[in-house]
Amino acid sequence: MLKRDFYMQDTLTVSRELLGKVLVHKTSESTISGIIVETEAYLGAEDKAAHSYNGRRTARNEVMYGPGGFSYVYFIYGMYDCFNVVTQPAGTAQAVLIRALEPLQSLEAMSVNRFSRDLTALNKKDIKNLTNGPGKLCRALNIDRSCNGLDLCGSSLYIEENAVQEDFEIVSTKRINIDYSEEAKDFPYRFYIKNNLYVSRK
DNA sequence: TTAACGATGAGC
DNA sequence: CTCATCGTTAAG
Repeated sequence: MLKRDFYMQDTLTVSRELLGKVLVHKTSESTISGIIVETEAYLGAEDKAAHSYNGRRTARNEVMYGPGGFSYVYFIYGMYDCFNVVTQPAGTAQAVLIRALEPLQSLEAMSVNRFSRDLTALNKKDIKNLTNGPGKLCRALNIDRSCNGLDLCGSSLYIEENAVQEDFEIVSTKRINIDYSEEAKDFPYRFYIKNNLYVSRK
């Protein structure tokens, strides 16, 4: 389990360092996990794409103002949850959106959570589709708003090193679906593992 | 109170 | 490309 210090670092550093690590959610039925393959940084007060832009502080984004290493889960488009990792010391409202995972553990549970179907009923394309997007991975790992504010350094939701991590290259691009955010829309704050099959888009 | 709007995904 | 779907937000 990654410790508090990790999350206190610069948010762009955390965004890159999270790639290759493993997001784990232990539920009453199973331990579901995946390798983080795509992230986006949201840099708070100075970043027009961030929920905390210009010091905006509401009940929804309150956890962003707390210390790093806590979970920020919000509801979007009337149907989906998105999972973020809060970074930096209390008072600095920054976070990293986890955009895609490579399924690792309990694929069976992911299949049921995403498609209400047995794993044996899924083809190769369905498997690739399990966790290749922020809303999808939350469904697959059973992460919703009840997970908002959890301490990633001491709960059933946490991030750990990958025991068998291979080398990879990191690609950075502009972030997805933030065209409304003027000058911030082209900031290169999206990071993903080059050539990984589970990245949300090319 | 209320209306406009998404850090998305699925289906053509 | 279109649109389903509803909590959150900021304005009134």
